[in-house]
Amino acid sequence: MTGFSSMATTSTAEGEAYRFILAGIRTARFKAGERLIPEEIATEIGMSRMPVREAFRRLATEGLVLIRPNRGCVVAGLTVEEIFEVFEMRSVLEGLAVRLAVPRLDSDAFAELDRLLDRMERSGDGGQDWVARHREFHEYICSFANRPKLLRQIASLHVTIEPYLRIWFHHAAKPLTAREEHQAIIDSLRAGDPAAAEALMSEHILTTAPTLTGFALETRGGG
Amino acid sequence: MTGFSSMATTSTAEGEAYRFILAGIRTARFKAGERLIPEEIATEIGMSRMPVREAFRRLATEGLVLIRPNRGCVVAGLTVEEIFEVFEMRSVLEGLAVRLAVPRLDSDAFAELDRLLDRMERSGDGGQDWVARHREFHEYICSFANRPKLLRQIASLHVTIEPYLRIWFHHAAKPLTAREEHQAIIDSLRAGDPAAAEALMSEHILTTAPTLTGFALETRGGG
DNA sequence: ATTTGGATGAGTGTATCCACTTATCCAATG
DNA sequence: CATTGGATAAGTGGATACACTCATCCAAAT
Repeated sequence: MTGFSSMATTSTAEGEAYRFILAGIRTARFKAGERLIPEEIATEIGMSRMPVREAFRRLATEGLVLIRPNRGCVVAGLTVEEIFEVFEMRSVLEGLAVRLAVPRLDSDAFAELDRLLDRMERSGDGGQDWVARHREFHEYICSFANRPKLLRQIASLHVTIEPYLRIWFHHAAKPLTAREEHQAIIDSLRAGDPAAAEALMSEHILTTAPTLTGFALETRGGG
Repeated sequence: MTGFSSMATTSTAEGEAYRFILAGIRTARFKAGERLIPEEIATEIGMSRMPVREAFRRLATEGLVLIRPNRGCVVAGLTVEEIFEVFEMRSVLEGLAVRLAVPRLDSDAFAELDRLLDRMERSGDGGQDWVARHREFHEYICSFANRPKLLRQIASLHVTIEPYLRIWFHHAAKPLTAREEHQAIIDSLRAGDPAAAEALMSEHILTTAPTLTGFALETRGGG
């Protein structure tokens, strides 16, 4: 069963399990508070419990699931306070990333940013992947900071709140101020002042938080 | 071997392995680039290699070790750029923590801070645990921010650079400007201006970075 | 002497097995 | 009828077993 050298699967079963569960959490197939049973997941993706368990550990370290000894693994729901906390952390980390990115942005980058902004806006009308586009937009900017650990941390924080963004976006309307806020960020990047761009990005993220947490409060999204 | 209900050991073997390896990395018993062999560690702390492997996963997620498929687990040495990056991240995250902490600090807290500063200074003369004291000082301040995820992230970053701080402190002299910088931070906290305290802490951490990375460059500490 | 190819052994990844813990449910009891 | 206690099932943590990969080393060939 294990010896198919021709298989082009991912290098390890653990990695496969990790990505599978991660995707499930991000798309809210696995909802906050839901218990993840190793055996079920293992059989679904055709492996034993062990690599799944190891994937759990990775997810737990990233704060995406909670493992209590002898009580299994549950998807980590965030309280309203925790959602806010994640936004605070993103606020300073993405602020830092933007500050570092500013001197490295070239005209190609700005062209791509305009494109991403458009795509985000268009997806908002028809498709439901505004969240993914929005994420792309932020990540593209941050990628210019050229700081791998910083990027990974930002991405990890984003995954954490992505399910809540999706719920929000699904129930409420698309954030109408988003377009202009993001345009303002692009303008600020073009202006080339790192401190100003950092401040603007920080503020942008922080001001998004109350809207989302307020909505989460209404719909009892917290854990 | 497993059924001793009276044993007050840590709840899981994985947790025990994790703490064991973590301590080893922090104290540089396990040095950067060194390969960690599950079987060896497992027998040393009296368990099988599986919980050790799981501990590896956790450490890898935190960036403390590197796991390459079929090539084992090595302690993650940081390049000079990466050390700098970690300081940058600490700079903004601890800045945030301080900003949030300021309104929550009371006179008891300041008394404790004075004590911690003294202890840090005293340990600098005789013992070699200035690094641990320094860490306590920073963590105590940050703890008042009341942000669990933020604290964990800061702690995780600190562990990453702790071995380098130890090498630095061992080879070079104790940072002489440290005392006054930390006193300035305490003063700033007493003044009660969150923004000012944030800026000062940010700057304190950022200015420490070049000293350490410069030293690391000399002694070829990078991986 | 240097290079190459294969044997050998160490180490890794996963599956399976076992002991133990926790949860569930039902019956007996107050 | 509510409560409690125990049987039973479900699930978790850890150990072991096994197949495979990678590194090392030595011998043969150039």
